[in-house]
Amino acid sequence: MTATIIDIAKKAGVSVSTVSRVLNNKPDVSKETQERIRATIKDLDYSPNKVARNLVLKRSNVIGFIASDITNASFPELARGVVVKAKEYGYSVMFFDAHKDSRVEKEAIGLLRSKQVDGIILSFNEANRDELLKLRDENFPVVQIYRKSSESMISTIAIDNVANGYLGTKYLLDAGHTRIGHITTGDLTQSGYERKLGYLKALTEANIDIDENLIVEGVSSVEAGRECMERLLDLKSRPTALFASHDVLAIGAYDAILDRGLSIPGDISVVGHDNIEIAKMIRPRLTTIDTFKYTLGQASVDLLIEEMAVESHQCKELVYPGELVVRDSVRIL
Amino acid sequence: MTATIIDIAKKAGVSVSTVSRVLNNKPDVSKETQERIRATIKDLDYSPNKVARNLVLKRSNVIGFIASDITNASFPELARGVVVKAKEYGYSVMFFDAHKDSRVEKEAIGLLRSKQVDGIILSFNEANRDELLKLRDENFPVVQIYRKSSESMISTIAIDNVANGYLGTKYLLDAGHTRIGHITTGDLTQSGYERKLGYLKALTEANIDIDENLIVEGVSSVEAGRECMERLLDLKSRPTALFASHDVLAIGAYDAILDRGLSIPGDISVVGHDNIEIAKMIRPRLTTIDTFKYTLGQASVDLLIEEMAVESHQCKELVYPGELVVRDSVRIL
DNA sequence: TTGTACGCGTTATCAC
DNA sequence: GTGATAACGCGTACAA
Repeated sequence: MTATIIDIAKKAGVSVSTVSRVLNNKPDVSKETQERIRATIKDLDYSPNKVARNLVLKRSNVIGFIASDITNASFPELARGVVVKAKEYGYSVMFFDAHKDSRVEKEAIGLLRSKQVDGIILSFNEANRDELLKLRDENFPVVQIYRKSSESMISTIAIDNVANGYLGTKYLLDAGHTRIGHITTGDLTQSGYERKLGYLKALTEANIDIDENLIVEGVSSVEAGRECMERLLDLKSRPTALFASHDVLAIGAYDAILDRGLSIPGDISVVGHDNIEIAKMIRPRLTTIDTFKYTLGQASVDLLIEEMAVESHQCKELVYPGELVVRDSVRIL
Repeated sequence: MTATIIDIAKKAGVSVSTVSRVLNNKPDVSKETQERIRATIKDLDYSPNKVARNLVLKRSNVIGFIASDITNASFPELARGVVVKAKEYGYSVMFFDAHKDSRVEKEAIGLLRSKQVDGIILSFNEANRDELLKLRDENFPVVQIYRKSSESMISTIAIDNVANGYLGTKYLLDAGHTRIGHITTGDLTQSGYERKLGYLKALTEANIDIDENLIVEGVSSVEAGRECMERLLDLKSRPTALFASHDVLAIGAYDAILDRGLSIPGDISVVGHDNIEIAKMIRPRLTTIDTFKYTLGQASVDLLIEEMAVESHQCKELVYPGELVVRDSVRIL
């Protein structure tokens, strides 16, 4: 049986309200009683029951974080950004992993709400649209990361995928490449679609005809990247460069290229996207686009806190540009 | 204003107790009233306030998970194992990242307890010994992963580091190598120390004299792995093989080896430990020791649940053997 | 400056 | 089968 505020009050010979006052640093309590109370708190190793406090305050100082896939390579950095910033504001973070299952995600939202979290951060995938609308209607603070708020229903932290796609492709173009392949998650994901748009834009701008054969689609995995690259390598006129819409795909492409005895960047140059941890560890080090995941994680909390402060939904949309990280996987022609 | 149990009771024309009964699937409530209540619950989109429930039940169905470093490469798989298994038991997981700071870890423990979590899982590092003792004294359910419970104070899920160190080294020995270097986190970490023990044991068993120059210490990072390997490479008589006590170290070693124009496994064979995701992506694919992180995560929850069921601490210690994953980084002589 | 009493939403005990 | 009502531990008007 851990001590309660009543125990403290009795032991210190005061009322519970007085104890509560010092607990919450309220004024109007004499120095002496204050010290006496503080002492007995230490003495009994008392710590307020947050559950009871939450019940009366109707807030928990907890924010929920639902990752659609906790094994996503971007998760750790993002999560750390969230945790660090949340802590600054005095919030704890409750994580859920939806396993890419939107039904699970819906459950998580319900659970989080019933636990009276003060806000929710959703990340990665396309969410249940109706759930989001419900949240929005109830003015419940939510922000989503890496998701496109189709009709700006809720506040979003996003990255500028089109610009990034353009950036990566343009770099290859500037390096002298004209036959540039693209491995993409395509229409499966919003981000893949947008990055492809950037890729197309760069080529068009450079007056290079789009060759549909150079664009191959797959899910976001090493295996898929490998298969896609193999198809590219099988082309009669194969590309001299590749822009992969995700580092994981680029890594798969590495496999395919190196397995054929080809060299990177000697024969094929590669640019990825995301700058996941592995990017700087593989050989040759992967030139890719950094998306500042740690910063994004922090920003999402800032935005959520803001969202919690205002009365009604704001539907802000912050989009962050990426930055090219030049390493060793591109050959300058 | 979300609906409460009272609203349901009023609307359905019954008492709160009856509503509570159907909410908790208790017997003794007529089919009709049951259905009527269920209907109004649906109608008002009511969901019980878990905070209030926790307050009276003195349990939260939440387990706390404190990672000493959320960016640890083993974290995602471990975390997923924990989340998945916890969910099976009807528990949610609250994550904390201690940033390798034991002071932060202590805070997290306090916070988790004040939030009335039903148990705590600690992972990776050496914990605050006194905090653990306190938890133990209060019979609060805790299990630690990857930590050595020095005096078996609390239940532990561990891996057999000595056996793993032996396993990795023995494999190299069997492949015909006799001059085997070892990069280790050394005495900095319990696990590093133990794996080194396994390394020494294998060599001794094979009647090979221990050459202290072949054992280099560093922190667990790619950079450190690189530096350590460079020292090994600078030796007048350099090793033909390396056992790294962590894949991250092995990856750093790769850098050093390849930068000198040496080949893996042509000139130097490498065996790592942990089988982190990157291990199968780098070239050559790293032969390493798998530690079944996902399984360990699940096992830790099983153990915690068990711990919560019994009255007093059990201090069970489950140790899991690792398994060699043969890939392409070792040359058979 | 300090104490009393009520409410937060739920479960559980006891009546009826 | 159903309904009052007392907890659970805390914050906060309001009173003293």
